[in-house]
Amino acid sequence: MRENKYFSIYQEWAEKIKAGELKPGEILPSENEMAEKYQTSRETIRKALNLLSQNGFIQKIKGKGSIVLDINKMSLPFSGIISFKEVTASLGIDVKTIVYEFGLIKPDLFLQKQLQTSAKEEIWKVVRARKLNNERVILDKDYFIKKYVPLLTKEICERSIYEYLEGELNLKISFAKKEILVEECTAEDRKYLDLKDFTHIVVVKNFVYLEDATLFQYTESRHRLDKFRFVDFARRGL
Amino acid sequence: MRENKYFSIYQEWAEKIKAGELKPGEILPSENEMAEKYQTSRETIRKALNLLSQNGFIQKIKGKGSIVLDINKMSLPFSGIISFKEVTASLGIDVKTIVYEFGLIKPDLFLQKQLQTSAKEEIWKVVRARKLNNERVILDKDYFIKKYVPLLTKEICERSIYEYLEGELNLKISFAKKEILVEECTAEDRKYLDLKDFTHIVVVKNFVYLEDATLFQYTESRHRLDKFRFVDFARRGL
DNA sequence: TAGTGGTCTAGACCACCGA
DNA sequence: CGGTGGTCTAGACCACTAG
Repeated sequence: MRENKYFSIYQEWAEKIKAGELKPGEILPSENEMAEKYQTSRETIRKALNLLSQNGFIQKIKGKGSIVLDINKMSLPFSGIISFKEVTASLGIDVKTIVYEFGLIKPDLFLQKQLQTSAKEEIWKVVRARKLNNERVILDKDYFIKKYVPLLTKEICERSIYEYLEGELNLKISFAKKEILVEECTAEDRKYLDLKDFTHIVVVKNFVYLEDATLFQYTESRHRLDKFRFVDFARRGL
Repeated sequence: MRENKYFSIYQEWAEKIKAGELKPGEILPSENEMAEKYQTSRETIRKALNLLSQNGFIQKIKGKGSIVLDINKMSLPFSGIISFKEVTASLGIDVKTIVYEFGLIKPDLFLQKQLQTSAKEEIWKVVRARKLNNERVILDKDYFIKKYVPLLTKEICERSIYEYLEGELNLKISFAKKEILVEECTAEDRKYLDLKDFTHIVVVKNFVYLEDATLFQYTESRHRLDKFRFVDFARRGL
């Protein structure tokens, strides 16, 4: 995929740690050794190791070395911007997706604010429920600005929209802002989800930006209380 | 504080952006210009700019430059490991802390698992409620391993434990794993919080590690549903 | 003291963007 | 085309850890 030297070194060691070839507590070869081994400079090795550190694979300790962390305890840094399909696939869960709404709309005032766009802009609206173990527990409401996503079909929505955007449309997602809070259930929630007698619902609002810092998607992911879980790995300072 | 060249350059520009001296959409001086201005190498400038990028202040675009993002829309990357006091102080909210429990305990099985420690280990237990606008809406249950925190007093708990740990004890917090989920309210929640008729509560579990990757604290922060909000800024890929 | 990671330098070549 | 950021190099000095 990306063929940077430092990135492939990062991947190689990330794989080794994930596969358990290196146990938690073990120390990696020193930066000088690795620079020698890969026939590269130490700064390049350091970029790879910094990635491992940022993603919770290792801890670098001055004067000692880089020690492997317990990624099971870290529970994978799945905090980032990953799509629903990526999460469930990596956990091996069987999921069904039901598309309830699909089409082009003009944004109302709320959407104009969220997407920072005008009333004339055309927007794709997609409403989907996610079924785990035969229960509809997550409601995803996606809004894409048509300017950046010219074509979308119901079939794509039933699979993974992100695979399509990044794979076929070659859109480059750059960063996202997430906001998590709890709201009272709406009539729509009750209509499209198997809510039992829960009165509230966890809402994850997601603003997704492209490489040139333009906002192109707003998503509301509404999770039944008992099925919500969010994990975050963070380094202090920087 | 830290007197790295790249870190102080990072701080300088972060301040400028926070203060609004640079408006969203403006572009920063090029890396070469800055290297010239600060009489340093371009790699050092790049380290500073990468920090700005990772923390949501700017977006770097190949061939164009570094453009300022709207940090209000980003809502500050307060996703990291910050203490309650830091958050509220930065938002200018008035908060009172009530200490309900304070003392040394031996860990039960649950705590032994969470803190990865033996039954003989001594643990500081602190239970505090946070009062916003005269309502107790957050219950913080902190557990510190005494080995790393020899002394703790009720007075410190009423202020900020983290100020004490980092300032006076000079403990270096390195990283943390956060887990967010929703549970049913317990009798303890009802006893120490003004819960109204909420049946569930947002639980933030926090595992905090020191520089040498040893776990030294486990915290459960229990938020009343209507008062919970979590913001996260994440870059895709890396 | 020898080895480690942390910072920094002064170059280099490349892919990308705008005029 | 010139300027931008992205990658990479081969050094250097430092602070820290361990034996």
